[in-house]
Amino acid sequence: MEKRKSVMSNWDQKILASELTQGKELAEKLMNQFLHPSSSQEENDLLLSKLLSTYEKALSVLTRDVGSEGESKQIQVMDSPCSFGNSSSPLSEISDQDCKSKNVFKKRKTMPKRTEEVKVCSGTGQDGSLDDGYSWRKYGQKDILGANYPRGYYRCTHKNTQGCPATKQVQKSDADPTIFMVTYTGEHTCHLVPQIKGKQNVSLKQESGTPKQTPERSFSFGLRVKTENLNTREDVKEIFPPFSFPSTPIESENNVVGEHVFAAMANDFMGGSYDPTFGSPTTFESDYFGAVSPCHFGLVGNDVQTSESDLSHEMLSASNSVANSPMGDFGFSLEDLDFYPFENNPECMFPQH
DNA sequence: GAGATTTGACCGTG
DNA sequence: CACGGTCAAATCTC
Repeated sequence: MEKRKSVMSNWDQKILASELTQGKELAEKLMNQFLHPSSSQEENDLLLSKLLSTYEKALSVLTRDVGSEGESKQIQVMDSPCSFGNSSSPLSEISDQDCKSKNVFKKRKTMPKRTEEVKVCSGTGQDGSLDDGYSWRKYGQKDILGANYPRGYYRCTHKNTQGCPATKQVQKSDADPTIFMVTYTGEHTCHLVPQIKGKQNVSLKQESGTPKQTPERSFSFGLRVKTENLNTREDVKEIFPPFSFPSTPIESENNVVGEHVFAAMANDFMGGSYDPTFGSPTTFESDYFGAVSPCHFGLVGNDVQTSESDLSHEMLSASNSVANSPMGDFGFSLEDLDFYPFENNPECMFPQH
């Protein structure tokens, strides 16, 4: 574990250096354009967009590193009996109520959150298909101070029927409008996910070059998880039912490392970003959130996780969908699925800016 | 008509 | 008091 953590940190450093270098080059190009204008405004905008993107990546790597220690500590604090880990259980109404009575005003503080940066590209005919297998209902929208775009508030459709506490906030990134910050709060306790099309995002591995590959499916690759107020491994145990789950990273840490290493390699090699995190719930149902198509992901941050905690929770995020989806009950084998969507759709990895 | 979305109001937190 | 998050009535869509 320590070894892996160390490896990941090296990758982060590499990524950081790479992004900063890239940013510097872009800035120089931009400066050149101002001094000796030879390109169109559109190209300048493109440069600017790329520049912002690289800084955003670098910052995300930095902030993750800086916060990793403190975050771990915070996790322990958060992991009180009132934390999500318990309340997520359908059988934990009592403790949940206790939580509410003891912690009524701390709900916002104690609710576990995880943020995903979702990169999408438009104009591919896949618009509006960003479904994640969960049913979300929008309950609010707010203009956020300092943000160019409003934030949408969603809760699980089954909140009323099953008391599912899962909510999410979706906000378009200021720096890159094709990136959506999706913050999940709470986890799904609902036992049914009736949306068939949602199952594609449940998979930890994805189809490659098969007719089964759907636009929605490809979207799941677009999820990047930056876990906040992480759950613990106990949560993982709790969330993961004991059904057979043969080839997921959960059972093979080598796979996980492999995926992360691959992600970093992909980042380095392609100068873009790849993230092995799949299957986290994300849905864009309304207004501009639904006007984008699933395609790409993780451009903002080369989110190679740096700690065991991060890893486990990244996987938790990816696997929650499985655990909470009927697919688990169906005994659906994830072995049937491949991923590496860019094999099919390389442009999704490199969206035009 | 049921369910989803919109949007202004309300409330808690810092 | 400002801001973010949620509520709930009004409205929309199927």
